[in-house]
Amino acid sequence: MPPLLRLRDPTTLLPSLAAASHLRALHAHLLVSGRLASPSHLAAFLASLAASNHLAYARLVLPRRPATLLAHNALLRALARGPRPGLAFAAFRDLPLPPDHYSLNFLVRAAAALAASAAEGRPAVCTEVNAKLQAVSAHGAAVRCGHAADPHVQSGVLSMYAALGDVAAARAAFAEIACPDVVCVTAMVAALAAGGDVDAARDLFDGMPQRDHVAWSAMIAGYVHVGRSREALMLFDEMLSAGTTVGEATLVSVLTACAQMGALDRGKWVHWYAGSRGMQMSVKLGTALVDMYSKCGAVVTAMEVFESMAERNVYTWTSAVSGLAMNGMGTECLQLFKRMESAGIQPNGVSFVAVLGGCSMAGLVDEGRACFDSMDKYGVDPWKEHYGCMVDLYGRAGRLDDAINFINAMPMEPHEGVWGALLNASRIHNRVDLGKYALDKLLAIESENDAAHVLLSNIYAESQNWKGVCRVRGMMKAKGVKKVPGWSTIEVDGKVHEFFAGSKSHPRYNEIELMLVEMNRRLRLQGYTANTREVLFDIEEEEKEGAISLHSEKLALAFGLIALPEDVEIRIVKNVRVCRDCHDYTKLISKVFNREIVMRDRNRFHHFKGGECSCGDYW
DNA sequence: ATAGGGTTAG
Repeated sequence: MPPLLRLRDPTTLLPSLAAASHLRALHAHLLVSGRLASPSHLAAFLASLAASNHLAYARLVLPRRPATLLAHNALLRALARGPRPGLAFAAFRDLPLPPDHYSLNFLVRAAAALAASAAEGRPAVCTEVNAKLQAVSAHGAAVRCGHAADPHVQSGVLSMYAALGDVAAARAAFAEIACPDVVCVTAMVAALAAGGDVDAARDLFDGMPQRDHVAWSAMIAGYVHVGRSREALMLFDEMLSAGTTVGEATLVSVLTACAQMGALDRGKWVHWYAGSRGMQMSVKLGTALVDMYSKCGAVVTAMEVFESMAERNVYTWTSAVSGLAMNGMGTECLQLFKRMESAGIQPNGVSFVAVLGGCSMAGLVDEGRACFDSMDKYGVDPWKEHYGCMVDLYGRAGRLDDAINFINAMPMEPHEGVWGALLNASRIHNRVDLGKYALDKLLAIESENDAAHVLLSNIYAESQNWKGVCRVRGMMKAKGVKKVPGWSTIEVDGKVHEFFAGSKSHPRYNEIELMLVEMNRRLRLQGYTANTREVLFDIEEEEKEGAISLHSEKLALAFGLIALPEDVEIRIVKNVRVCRDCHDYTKLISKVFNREIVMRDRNRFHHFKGGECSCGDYW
């Protein structure tokens, strides 16, 4: 029987341990049975202590046992995975034995976790500067200790630099690897994609001698990361053809791609596929589904998935809150947010962005203000985005004085989002004076903001100030400000069709043109006339390349009427905001053709039915 | 006897 560990009653040392009676019981059991002398049992015990946040207790136990790397590595691992990965560095420095490749691996993982914290904007855990220092330090330690050639350490170093966003460092580290295995190449593919160079990632991926499902998944995620969702879905099709196993991570990325594109049919197929493969509904998969359904305008289904989930975290709740907000269901959004609070989920900065957006859409000014004020209670410091939301909240509701007072009381320099919100509010409420003021401020920060110029042009147009419109056009020309080309997409039979303003390149353009004529004929019978004022002044945030009847959403709408059965809703996704004329036009189409039309624009959804829109003409 | 790459909300 090995000697028992002598300890004072741990509860007197660590009051917090009193709550964890099972740990004390476990400790006692290990002591009495003598198993604490077994390195593997000790390691497991240390790991469970560290994982349950009883670090001080772990530190107390560890030095009293014979030093083994196994035990110390267990602690390192637990620290690296824990809430404060920085602690692994101190533990590494204090190792009583020379570190092995396991120790280095855990150290590198700790540095990667710090980088992730910094990237997620949690400076309390780690600042960006510190993350860089720690990364270099961990990499240096690996080299110094002679473990830099270990494949596990190598892949860790690559993902660490990827998490830091330092592609150059990742490239340099990758170049040092004589024979990178599939794991290291995949880590490099991910690092390149995370750094924005997806094409380089694709080249590396194409050159891989063998690819497993993780490699495919990394490449698909890379496309999604930079918003190239069409290519992500094409690659997923290739992956299916190649017969590679499809895991949950792949489906999550594919769902994100569907969400970006508004590809509801593809998203539904993924949902079905996951079920047919007997995959359990994990938090991540469920959250991705909620997000996908929301962003495809199928908010009812999104909520059904949400309600059916066995486990939900802050991502899940925030995704649902945000989904209700973007679908214009402000009251429900606020209710769900309150449910989240009651469920004991701590809202974070993103959650507040979501609920403030919902309040703003629904004109719930006082409720939104109360949410903003409650941030303090949750220890969430307002970001510039939250200030932007508040200005939008007051501004949309017509409380422009409150918006301005709010800006003046900001503890930081107002950023472009704040002025943009004020500018938009000025447009909604026809306040040319205020709009000019906001634009001046905005352009002082961002002189080539295309949306800002277009907004000001809209303000002038809506107050019939043609000179002002021409001046803005002149300014844009002089500065070479280019508007983002507008496009609309529509999914038919799982294929996403893309339309640009005035483009005639669709294979079925002849039919589309005939349908446009028919649409215009039937709308004229209803008394509709195109808003020529707005045509003239190009209120649309997209290049005016043809008559107003050729704005991209009208092309998509015409194609939808041709290609989709009558009982199917027409869903259109736009990359910019819908213009007033197209909004009026679509309302009428929904009535005259008796169709439900769902349009997602840059900010929100419009659900058209029977001549009305869910936004109440308020966007 | 400890370890690797890809995955969720703005």
